Amino acid sequence: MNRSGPELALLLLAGFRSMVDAGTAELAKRGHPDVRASHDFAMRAIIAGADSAGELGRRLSVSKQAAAKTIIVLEERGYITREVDAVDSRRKQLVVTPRGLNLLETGQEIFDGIWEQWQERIGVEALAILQNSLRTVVGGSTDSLDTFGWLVRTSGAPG
Amino acid sequence: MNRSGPELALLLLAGFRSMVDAGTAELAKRGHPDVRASHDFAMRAIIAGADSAGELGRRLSVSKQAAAKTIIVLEERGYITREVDAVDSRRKQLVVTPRGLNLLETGQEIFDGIWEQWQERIGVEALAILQNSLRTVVGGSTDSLDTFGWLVRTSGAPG
DNA sequence: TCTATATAGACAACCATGTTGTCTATATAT
DNA sequence: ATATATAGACAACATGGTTGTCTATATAGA
Repeated sequence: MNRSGPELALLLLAGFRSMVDAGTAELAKRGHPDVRASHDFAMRAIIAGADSAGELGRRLSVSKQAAAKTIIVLEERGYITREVDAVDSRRKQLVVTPRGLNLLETGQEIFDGIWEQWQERIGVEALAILQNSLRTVVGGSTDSLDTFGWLVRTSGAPG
Repeated sequence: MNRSGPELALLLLAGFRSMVDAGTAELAKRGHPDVRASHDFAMRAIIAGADSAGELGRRLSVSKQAAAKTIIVLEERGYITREVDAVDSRRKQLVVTPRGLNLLETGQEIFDGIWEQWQERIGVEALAILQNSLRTVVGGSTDSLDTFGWLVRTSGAPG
C-alpha cells in the first residue's frame, strides 16, 4: 500500500485521539469537566512523589513555572492542596485531595472501559498484538511521564 | 494486566511521538528544519484544493486567522506562494512551490522508511494487524485533515 | 442599474501554555 | 559566619490558537 509510513503515524494519532475524546467526554459527564491530560499526568506524578513545584516540573520535563501554573489550576479546581512544608519552609507541599483521587479512579475506569470496547471491536488477539508491538517499538517506557512535556511542545504529525 | 486502558492510550501516543520525532529529525537533516506537522497538513490541503485562506481553515477545522498565520509561515519559508486571484480579486491564491513539493516528497520517503523499520522490528504480520485494527477502530477517516486542529487543541492524554 | 448582502482577508485584542530571567527567602556546606 | 544552592513568585515573552471588527470585492435582486 502506498503512503504506509505517514498513514501509520496518522493512525496512531487518530487512535489516541479517539480514546481521549471519548474519555474526556465521559469524564465531564461524571463531574470532571475540563480535564486535561496534563492534569492527570501531574497528579500521578504528585502521588508518585513529586510533591513540590520544582520536582513536578522535573518529572514532567517541563519548566518550574509551567509546573507552577498547572498546580494553580489543579488547586483552583480542588484536585490538590498546597501547604508550607513543616521541615523546609521554602517548599509548598502538594497533596492530592479526595476529589483528585476520584478523578484518577474515574479516569482509570473509563479508559479501561474503552479498552474493553476496543477488544470487542478488533478482537482480543489483535489488541494484544497491537499493544505488544507498540511496547516493543517505543521501548516500554510508557510510564515515563515526560511524554506529557513532549506532547505539549509538538503540534505535530508526519509528512 | 492492570491499567490497560490508560496504557493503551499512552502507547498510541508514544508510537506517534516516536515516528514524528525520528521523522522531523531526519527532515531537518535533509534541508527542512523546523517543519511542523501542521505545515505538512496545510500543504496537503492546499494541493487537495484548499487554495485560499478561508478554505484552508475550513479544511483544517481551524479558524480563518489560524490558517492565515500558518500561511504566512509557509510563505516566509518558501513552501508556498500567494498571489491575487485573477478572477476574484479578494482572494489570494495559494500555490505550493517546488520546495514545498520537495518537502512533501522527502517526508513521504522518510516516514515510509520508518514504517519499514517498524516492520523489521515487530514483523510484517504484526504491523499489518496493528494498522488494520487501528483503521477499524478509528473508522478509516485517517485522511481527514481535521486531525490537525484537534491535536493542537488538546494537550491531552488519558486518565 | 442601484442596492442589500455575503465573502475574502487583514488587524487587533485576548486566551492558554509553554519559555527564560530575575528576585527573595530559606537551607546547607565549608 | 559566610558562600552557595534551592524553592517558589513575578514579569516579560513566544507560539498558536480564538473572536470581533473593518475594508474591499462579488453577487443577487428590486
